Amino acid sequence: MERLFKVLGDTNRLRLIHILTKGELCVCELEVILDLTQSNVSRHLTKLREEGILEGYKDGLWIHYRITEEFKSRHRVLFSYLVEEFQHQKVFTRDLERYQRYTGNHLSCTLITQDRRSVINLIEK
Amino acid sequence: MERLFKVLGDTNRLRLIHILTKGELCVCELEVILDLTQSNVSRHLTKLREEGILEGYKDGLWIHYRITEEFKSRHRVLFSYLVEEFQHQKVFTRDLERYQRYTGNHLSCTLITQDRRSVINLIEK
DNA sequence: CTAATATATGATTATATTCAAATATAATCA
DNA sequence: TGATTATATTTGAATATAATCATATATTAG
Repeated sequence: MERLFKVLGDTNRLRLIHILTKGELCVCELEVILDLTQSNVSRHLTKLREEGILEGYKDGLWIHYRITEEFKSRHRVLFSYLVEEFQHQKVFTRDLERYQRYTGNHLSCTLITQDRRSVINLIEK
Repeated sequence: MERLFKVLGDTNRLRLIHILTKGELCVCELEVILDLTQSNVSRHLTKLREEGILEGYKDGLWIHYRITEEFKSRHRVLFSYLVEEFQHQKVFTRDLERYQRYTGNHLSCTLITQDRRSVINLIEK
């Protein structure tokens, strides 16, 4: 319990969980949507994976992350608390807007690779 | 949200919250029931108070602590998650047994002051 | 007033956590 | 095979945290 709350006690990790409640994403997408460095995203994902909150599956070079069903069911009540809180806090709603511009503009890992700068510009509108 | 989870991310603070779900207690009672030093208990209580999870009221020399109604209502879903989890984890059920021996033997702050050793013996059965 | 007691706080130490930059690994492609 | 790319890990410096000991504050009793 201490370990779980410790892992949740970091805004960037909460942002990762939040954005992954909207759908699975690969690491490079998380980087640009949340505007975090690669190593930073990677390290937080590792912690969340170790705690069983997230899991990743490989798709060629990319690794797609998602929230585990195990976490959602084992901690159903906590999870519903998180989802509710996410809706009312600035930091998360701002990320959601970026996420929506990302999906709304039909962006993808491939486009990030090809022209990261443009993708970021579109996300930041 | 980060701050709240950070505060919850410590076993001793969770133990304090757990035992206070059973009823309010003063600092010296928390010390003997949880077997923590005075300054340790005091520091954790301060953090929990600062986060609005606990509040204390003075009763002469003693300060009785309890969970705030504000916390229970503002974080109702999280609170119910905590209460449920507390029931299934060794560290908390062990504390609960100590708490029950404390109340079952009609112990009190006054008795702790008068003969701390005996109170501890009774709690440890 | 002084003495005694409950709780809080300061200072210190040990340990943990954070981040960024550099490096490593693993997958793909030419 | 070598080059490129996505992700992971290591490292080191800065910061945060927890526990403890000693001391301070505040309340009560005498």
